[in-house]
Amino acid sequence: MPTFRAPRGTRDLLPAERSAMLRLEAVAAALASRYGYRPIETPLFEQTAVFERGIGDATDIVEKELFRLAPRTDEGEAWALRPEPTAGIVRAYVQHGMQTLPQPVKLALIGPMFRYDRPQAGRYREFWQFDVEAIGDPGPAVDAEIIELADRFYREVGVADPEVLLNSIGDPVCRPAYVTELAAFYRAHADRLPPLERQRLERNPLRLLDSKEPAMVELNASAPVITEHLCDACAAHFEGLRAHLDALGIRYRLDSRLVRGLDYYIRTAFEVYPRDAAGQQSAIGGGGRYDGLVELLGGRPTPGIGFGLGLDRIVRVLEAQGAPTAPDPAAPVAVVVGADPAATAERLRVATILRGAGLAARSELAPRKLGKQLEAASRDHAHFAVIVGDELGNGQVQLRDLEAGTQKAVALDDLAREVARAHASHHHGTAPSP
RNA sequence: GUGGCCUUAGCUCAAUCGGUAGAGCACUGGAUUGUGGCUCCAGAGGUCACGGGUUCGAACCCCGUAGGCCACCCCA
Repeated sequence: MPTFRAPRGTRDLLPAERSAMLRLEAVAAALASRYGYRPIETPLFEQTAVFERGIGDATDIVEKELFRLAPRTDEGEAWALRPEPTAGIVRAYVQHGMQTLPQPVKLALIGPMFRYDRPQAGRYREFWQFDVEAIGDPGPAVDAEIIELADRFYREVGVADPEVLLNSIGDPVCRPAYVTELAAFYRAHADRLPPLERQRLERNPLRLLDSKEPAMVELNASAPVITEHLCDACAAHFEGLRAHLDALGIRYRLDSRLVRGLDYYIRTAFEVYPRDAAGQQSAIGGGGRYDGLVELLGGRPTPGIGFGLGLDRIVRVLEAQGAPTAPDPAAPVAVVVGADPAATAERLRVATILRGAGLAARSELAPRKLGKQLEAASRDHAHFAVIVGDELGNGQVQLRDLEAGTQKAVALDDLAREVARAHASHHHGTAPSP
């Protein structure tokens, strides 16, 4: 066993996985930009109160999953690593007076989140999200645009058949009456509730709705449905959203049992699952509307909506679906080799010429025999080997095509141009500009 | 936070009844000194997760801890 290992619930992103993540991040950044969402980053930690007040201190995320930092005696504040990005972004919106910008303010964040969970496959204490927020627009059209953006991201990245689950969970006008009715329903069937659910009934009856306990699934089939208890404003919003989604051709499935674990959600709530979702922690994205949050964090009453997509889980899904995740970024176009151990400086110089021309080139520096060097170059999937030897005195090197098995002498002055040309003709679209 | 299963080389796994550890892959080198992915040979690589206990003797049996996986909780 190694002396040190990555902390529980974290992991090293080795080149293959890191490359896959970078590819997702690049798609995310490009997509956000195309939709008018501007990049933002906030601190990885905030005052604990930002999360307690924003997310809600009775939620699981704050109550048991918050990654609290040990306080220091010289500064009296309590800090915690961010468990989700929205609270921090809204804090920044308020702090920087973004209500004076044209509304809505559309922001995108890509980065790690932290939750002090018990780790499991697809669930980590450090995980990455692509997050998008539109702050300052109350209408259902933004909701539709956000969901369409999420849906497009999955498709561009190669997730087969993402399934969008959609619900409206009401607002402070209509939800309290519904919750009361729901609690009454469960109390009438208290004898059928598992002990754990009986406790949750007192704290947050809504949460019983998405329980996976078999007894609850059966009971929930006859529970009151929230979308039948919406006030006029919420019902109109929900109808508007669905009409927009239909117009955009976005497919979704209504799920009246979908509730979200954060207090600030209002009206629109959605989650995304891959086809053939197996485990319970298989959601690859989710979001919703949070019209009260800006005010909670000290701003003026301002509507908002956003989503967070789990990049690690999407990588997992792509691998499970057998989709290509990312090309090997380390494969060199050319490897400079040579048998003379004393000529490493010459080989370095040749590699530098190639790199200067925009080509991915590597130079063999270890003094090993030519056969081993070529073997390594082959197994690295290099396209060419540049053999530096005695001909260098005449300004020439041997250019060997490792894929074709052909070889010819090339003047050093023509090398970069020749390699770029030959590489481009064999690998369309991947050729660097000379 | 609750419950269950698991942990032997970098990776995937063996090791009979308790008798102090092996293979494949990967890695490094060699096969008459400048030509590759195959093949052959060799080498290196282990506190059997960690700590304690039982025993003449523990990878193996018992207890604890850590870590991984699965389910619940909940979410990404």
